[in-house]
Amino acid sequence: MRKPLLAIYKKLYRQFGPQKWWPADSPFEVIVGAILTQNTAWANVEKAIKNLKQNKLLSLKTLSDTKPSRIARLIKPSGYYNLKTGRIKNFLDCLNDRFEGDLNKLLKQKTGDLRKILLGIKGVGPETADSILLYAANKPIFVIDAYTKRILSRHGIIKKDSDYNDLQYLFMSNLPKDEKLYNEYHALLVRVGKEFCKKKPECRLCPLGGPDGKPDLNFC
DNA sequence: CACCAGGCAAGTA
DNA sequence: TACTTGCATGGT
Repeated sequence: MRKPLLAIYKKLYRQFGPQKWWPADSPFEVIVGAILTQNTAWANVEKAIKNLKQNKLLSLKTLSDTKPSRIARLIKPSGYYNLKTGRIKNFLDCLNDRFEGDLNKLLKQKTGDLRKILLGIKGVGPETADSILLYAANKPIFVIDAYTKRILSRHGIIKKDSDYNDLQYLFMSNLPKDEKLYNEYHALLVRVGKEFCKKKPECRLCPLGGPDGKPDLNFC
């Protein structure tokens, strides 16, 4: 199984090149973006991020001192704005109360410890926690999302009822433990998912798809 | 008009 | 454990 996953990666990288993830200016922005993008199109998240930036609120100190109602108004374009305001506040509370408001102190925790801390924040689930681990803390953790599951399922690589942990274990036990590889691979899967695997189950245009629907690694 | 997007938590049986 | 529902805007 090591070879197929690496072969798929190489194929995608050859076709699409580096994706430059995560699109953010700072680890703090990665974390806020990770919460805002929950079940939400990235284009809408960008509007919310821009609003926060224009109001100088994309920092721990300024955002901590901002009333929830104002945050909610500014992040409105990203949807679920009341919910997400609370989730961002939950993260800020954790950082301020347990890590003296020092983001580096939080991000330098051991990978396993950090994952548990993040999952303990209400509103931070496995994908959000792992996105923060990989793209803000640069830890070698593979991020699983709906596209990853859909693509692998349609190509017959996994069973439909595989859960988050099954998928993460599949990638991490069959690929070298390389933060740069995990970073690029997840970004490429999202790219392919957005571009080819939206509706049609056949996925005929997907660059991974051979005539039988399974990955055609000799294609291209 | 309907459907979907880089999820998560709470409620029900 | 295994479903179901609420959360909400903006693009196609």
